[in-house]
Amino acid sequence: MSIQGRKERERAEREKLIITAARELAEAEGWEAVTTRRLAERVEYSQPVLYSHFKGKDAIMTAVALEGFADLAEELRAARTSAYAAGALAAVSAAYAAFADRRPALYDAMFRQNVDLPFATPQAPPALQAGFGELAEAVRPHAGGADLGLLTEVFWAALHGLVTLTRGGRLPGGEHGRRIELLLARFTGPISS
Amino acid sequence: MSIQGRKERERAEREKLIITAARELAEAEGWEAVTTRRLAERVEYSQPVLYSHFKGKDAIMTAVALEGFADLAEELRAARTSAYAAGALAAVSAAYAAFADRRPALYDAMFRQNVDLPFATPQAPPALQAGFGELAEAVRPHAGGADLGLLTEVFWAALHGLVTLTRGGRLPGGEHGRRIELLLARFTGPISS
DNA sequence: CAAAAACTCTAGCGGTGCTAGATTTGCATG
DNA sequence: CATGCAAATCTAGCACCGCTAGAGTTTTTG
Repeated sequence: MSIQGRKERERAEREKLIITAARELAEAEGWEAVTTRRLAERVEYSQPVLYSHFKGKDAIMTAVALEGFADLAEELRAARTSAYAAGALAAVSAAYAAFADRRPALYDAMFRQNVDLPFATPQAPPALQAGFGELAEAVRPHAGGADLGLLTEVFWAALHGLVTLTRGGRLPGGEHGRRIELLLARFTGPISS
Repeated sequence: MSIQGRKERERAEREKLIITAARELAEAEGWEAVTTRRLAERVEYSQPVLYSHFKGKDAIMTAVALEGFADLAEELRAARTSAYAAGALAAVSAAYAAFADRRPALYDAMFRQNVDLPFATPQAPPALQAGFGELAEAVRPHAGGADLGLLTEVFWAALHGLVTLTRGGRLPGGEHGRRIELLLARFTGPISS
């Protein structure tokens, strides 16, 4: 019965190949350049093969996004654990902004496109929960009496807003760092109410 | 020479018609349903007529977005002026969130799509500057010694992040109001640093 | 070694944004 | 009022998109 095992393994490898090719193509030329034809050519299979692995183009993007969540969680964790508790939020924020800046296409798949993943529920992918957890741990020292989960969501949303508006040309990029500092000051300062 | 004047007027009316039809179609069925064919059919002209008014579909979306900025600025102004100074930021925030919730397609054109407009410069459209100005006036009482423009940008980004993540399914919608309250608490509280 | 099952490909559907060139319309002139 | 011209508009089509039916090939099974 090892023959079936080999087939499954090869199939899994090919699926991984598709995901990687899609990510690389998106990171090189943006998601609008990732067409099923170009992707099929790149992995050296015909288009229908893609559809034997994924329901459609959106599902491929979702798979890429899932990889991204794992990467992001790892980088946030590294940033948080290499900083003292008081400075953890600054370190995590910087890591988050750097990730979005360094891998914009991946960030888009994760947070801008419609990927149809469960997010803020127990059914959310572990990597996603891990990333959120890192953020929450960095926020915790400044939460005061507030709901930690909710406050983390607010902080995350603020970071996300800064990142996306800056990259969309809505905010001038030069002051990006200063804006994050300003945000940090509001979250690390004394708690009102 | 009034004949040319009439032609220009008719042409301007038709352009307005196109913009309105695009907005209505987007608000009814989303931007992915706004194709040049459907839009042309709706205004009862052929496709190439659209291209005699706009460079392409993106330019049509930009025109729709411009209308949106005027609407948003007006609503923010109404919210701000109908509240006492201390409560202005809460009122403006609520108005902003309500606008995004009530007119999601319009909000997308303004802040999510690539519309190629000058944003944070003196060349930005007046309506855009007006909207930002409303936000800034509401932020001013809580700015302390910080750069008002920069702080307003941060607050705006936070609002934008909350709004987009919620609508994209990244944040559960039920707690939307509580998140905005939490954000407000961080911006209206005592100033650190 | 043949039948069956699994797999992959070619070819095509209906759609997209956009445009070249034919055609119609409406104005200025004789 | 007729006619020639210019401007406005339409028809038809290009190259591309996501996706899939059915033909063809390869591999496994009896």
